[in-house]
Amino acid sequence: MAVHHDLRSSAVDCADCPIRHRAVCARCDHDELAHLEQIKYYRSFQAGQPIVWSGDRMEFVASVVSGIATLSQTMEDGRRQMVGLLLPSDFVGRPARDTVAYDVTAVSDVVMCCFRKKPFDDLILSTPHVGQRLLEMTLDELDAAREWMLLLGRKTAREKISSLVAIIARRDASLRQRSMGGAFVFDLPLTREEMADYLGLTLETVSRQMTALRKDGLITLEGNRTVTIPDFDALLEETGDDADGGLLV
Amino acid sequence: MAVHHDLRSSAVDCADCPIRHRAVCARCDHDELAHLEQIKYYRSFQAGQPIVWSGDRMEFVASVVSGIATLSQTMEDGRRQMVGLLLPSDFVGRPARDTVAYDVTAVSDVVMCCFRKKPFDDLILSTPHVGQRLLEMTLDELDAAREWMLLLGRKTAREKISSLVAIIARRDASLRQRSMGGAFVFDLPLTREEMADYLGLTLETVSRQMTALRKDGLITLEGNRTVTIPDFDALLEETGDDADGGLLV
DNA sequence: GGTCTGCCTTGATTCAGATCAAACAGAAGT
DNA sequence: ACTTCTGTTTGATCTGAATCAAGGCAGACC
Repeated sequence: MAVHHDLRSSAVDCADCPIRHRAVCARCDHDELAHLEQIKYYRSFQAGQPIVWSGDRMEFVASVVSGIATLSQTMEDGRRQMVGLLLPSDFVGRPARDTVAYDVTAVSDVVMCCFRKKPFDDLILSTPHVGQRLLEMTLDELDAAREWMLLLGRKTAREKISSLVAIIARRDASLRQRSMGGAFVFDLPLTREEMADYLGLTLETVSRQMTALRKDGLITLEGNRTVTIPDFDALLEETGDDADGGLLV
Repeated sequence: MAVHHDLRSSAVDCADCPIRHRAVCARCDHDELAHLEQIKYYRSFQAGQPIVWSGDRMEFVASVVSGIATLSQTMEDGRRQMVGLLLPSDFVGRPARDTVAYDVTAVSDVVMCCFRKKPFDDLILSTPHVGQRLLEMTLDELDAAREWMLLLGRKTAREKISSLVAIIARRDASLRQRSMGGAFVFDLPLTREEMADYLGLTLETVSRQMTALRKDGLITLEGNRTVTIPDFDALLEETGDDADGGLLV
């Protein structure tokens, strides 16, 4: 449908890269970066396209440069659970393993900065900074996954929805570096069904709870995607988290 | 109650350590091991004792040498979710962060091999093998956490219980290096309540589903803890996982 | 204009698992 | 033997979210 813009050739200088300071390369010094620059290449995926399927051989590892992708698992009978949301700077793939355990899907148009498996594995062994940063990022993801386990195992539908909206709002604010003061306005990057897959609910329940939050004045909706949060603390009250509520993602 | 046996002094030579080949030190060469040996110390905890509380400052990182511990999160109103089970060779703590995000509790008597924070952080930076092994272990834990997210979000009570029993059976068999052929006999390390906390269920539901599996001939119970699985494949059918079902933990 | 098509909302009903409530079993203590 | 305690089973009932079933709405396409 849209123009099939091929970014494979549009090389970007790492120094100008929007995720330079957050991605797996964040700690690299000049020489290491030069090495990465040699082996990197870009790929783009259109919204809705699969990036890899669970069980597939994945010949590269990659960082998300722009756009949003999901990690999900599907049972034989079709039940699906999202197990991660990949945002710009997040990393996909595992050193020293060549198959993927999850379906990776582009939710919006996505650009990835890829490294072929073998050179990247060598890099991990030869230069410490990439491995150290990757460890740090993996530990953060593990914390986020465990926070999500609490949500999936113990929270009510209303708490789940409130938590998700709060997390997306918070992240959106941090990406746009705005001060956390007044009303938050942002777009949900996910459909109701994708939200349901993330939260372990059905899309009907998601819809009902969104309506309930709206009726209770905790959020305002313009269209289906645009959300306003008039009072962030009031929303946080609904998440079931204790005051500080250190959700990461 | 029991003898308060203090293991702090009972130094063990790393070469004789039961977790030498699986723990964070698995890849260390002779010199690195000698360094670790200098800074390590043992601590033991009695069954039921807290090891650290969420939010506490943790002045050490550690490997589980023997026994079983749990990681769990608790909401203000008391709802609890286990987010991890720590077995011998598993690692607790995060380099470069001095508070813990979870409650860590000894389920059985536990012996841990501890390293003070600061020296360990230095070690990560100076010797690559520890960091590399830790990355590998953390990626495995992340996979396990995501597998658990599918269980928590989408599986039925019966599937949850079957999955847990199968995982414990499998792990028990692998620790004892027995061939996976005939009937499995093993002890559950967890109470019904702990199982419930792990599975996102109530203890009543756990009890009912255990009874149901017993009545259906999928397991046999002797006392509350000892389980026999006459037909492992039949049990796997109940987990909802596809044939290969690569659960880790 | 009309009609798909994809996404979302809303209503009616059902059901799996939670909750409330007893009773039971084994181990430890007296 | 008897109490106490902790962990477990079992039963009765309730309820939150799933399921089943229409409709609604906005953009794309004819």
